[in-house]
Amino acid sequence: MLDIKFIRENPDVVKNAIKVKQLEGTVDIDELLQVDSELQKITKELDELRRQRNELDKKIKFEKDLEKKKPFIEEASQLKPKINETENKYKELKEKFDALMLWVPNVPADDVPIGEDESGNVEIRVVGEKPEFDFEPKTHVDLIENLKLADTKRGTKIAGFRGYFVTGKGAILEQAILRYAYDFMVEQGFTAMNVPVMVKKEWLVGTGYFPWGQEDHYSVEDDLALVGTAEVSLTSYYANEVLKEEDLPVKLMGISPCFRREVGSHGKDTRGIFRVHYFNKVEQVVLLPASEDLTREWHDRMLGYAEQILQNLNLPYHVLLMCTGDMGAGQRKKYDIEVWFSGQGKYRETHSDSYFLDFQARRLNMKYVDKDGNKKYVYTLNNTVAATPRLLAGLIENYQQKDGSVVVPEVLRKYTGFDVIEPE
RNA sequence: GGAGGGGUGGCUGAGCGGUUUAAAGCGGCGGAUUGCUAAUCCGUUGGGCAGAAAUGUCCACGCAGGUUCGAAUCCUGUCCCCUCCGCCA
Repeated sequence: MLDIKFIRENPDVVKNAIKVKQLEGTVDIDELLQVDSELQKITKELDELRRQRNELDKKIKFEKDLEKKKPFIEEASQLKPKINETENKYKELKEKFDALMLWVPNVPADDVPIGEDESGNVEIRVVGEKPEFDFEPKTHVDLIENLKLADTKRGTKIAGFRGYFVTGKGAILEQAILRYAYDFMVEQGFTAMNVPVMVKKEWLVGTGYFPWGQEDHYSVEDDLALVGTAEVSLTSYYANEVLKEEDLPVKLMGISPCFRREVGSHGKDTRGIFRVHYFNKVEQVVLLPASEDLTREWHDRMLGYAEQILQNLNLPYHVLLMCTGDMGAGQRKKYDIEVWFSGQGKYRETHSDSYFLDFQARRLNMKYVDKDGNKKYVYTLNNTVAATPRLLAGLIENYQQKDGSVVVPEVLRKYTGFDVIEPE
């Protein structure tokens, strides 16, 4: 959520953000400002009526003579329907205003490239050597079948479209990746959190997934929804609370299953375990004091953690600076990391690193008291640490051998207990 | 699922229809004093709106309704927390 004062003073900036983020038609800023000015007007009227009532209340309270009291009570009674009527108008406008505000996106940072879709993203770094093969490398779809690392056929039987089991050594390798990422972040001083995956919808609104991404989430009984990422639970952890500046930065790291309906990607990546409805992810979330400079430092640092893990796994990747059309409504700036998938012969998205300034904190009512005693909204950031089975898929495509086996990366061996996965 | 108790500011906690300001304390911030620290004293410390400011005004006691001229206080609903009982991985 943006500050309404900012929107009033910079309507063109916000309108432009809506345009470059490809969100035209979702919210009309002129309509919002119209409702806002009506709301301001009615608020003043209501204040004035209440002031009159309060004044009469005092007269009633201090007038001991019952007869002299009567006309005041009479006057206050006449004021009542007026106040009720104005209150109803106010409520109606306030609801309208709040609903519109939820649809106003964040403004992209100045260094975010303008673009309509993923073609506008800018490659800013290429890291690692792509493995060379003296044979035709297989995709993970074939590898998981040959080595029995996953079973999508029975997965679909049990869980429907995009269903899968990760099996045998594949399952162990998947857990090894997650555990390695988990331990890595603990070493960086992050607090480990195993988080709720079924949450109240207000936190999906608070983190900015709703209303835009409502269709991509699963709703469950009792007005709860399944999270698409641990970010939702982690970022909401301190919602409606006031932290102290010395508590910042808050560095949280959580693991959770993630649920995504993938409504916008019908027919994409339908084979294998690349794009699925449920996956596991280790996520990092940081809460900072209100400084964009500091935020940008941390944004890069969090990207660095993810890169370090990929480098330790010896996986080649590149980093993209996402353009306006390919970033979320709430995000101010975003990097994606795409890992090289040797079998597919292309880079595929595995990580997403974003910052929001106070956009999420306003929705979550999450503040801190600064050194001068002022209350401010915290600034929030999040990034993937490792997501499987997608990263597992990339890993086996890069670590496959001519004889059909897959070698386990050095750093994972203490978790797997085996060095290589061979065909039976 | 059953029976009780309770949600008040950054925190603790009083108030239980109107004593015009939500007491008091702690913590924070500003100042005074001070070799330094500590202590002490004074001020300040929820959110809007108007104003350069002084100030004025409205709102706010989990949330939403209701009763009333007037609600933190009474009533209804709802969410959450605590204690006990039952069930349970």
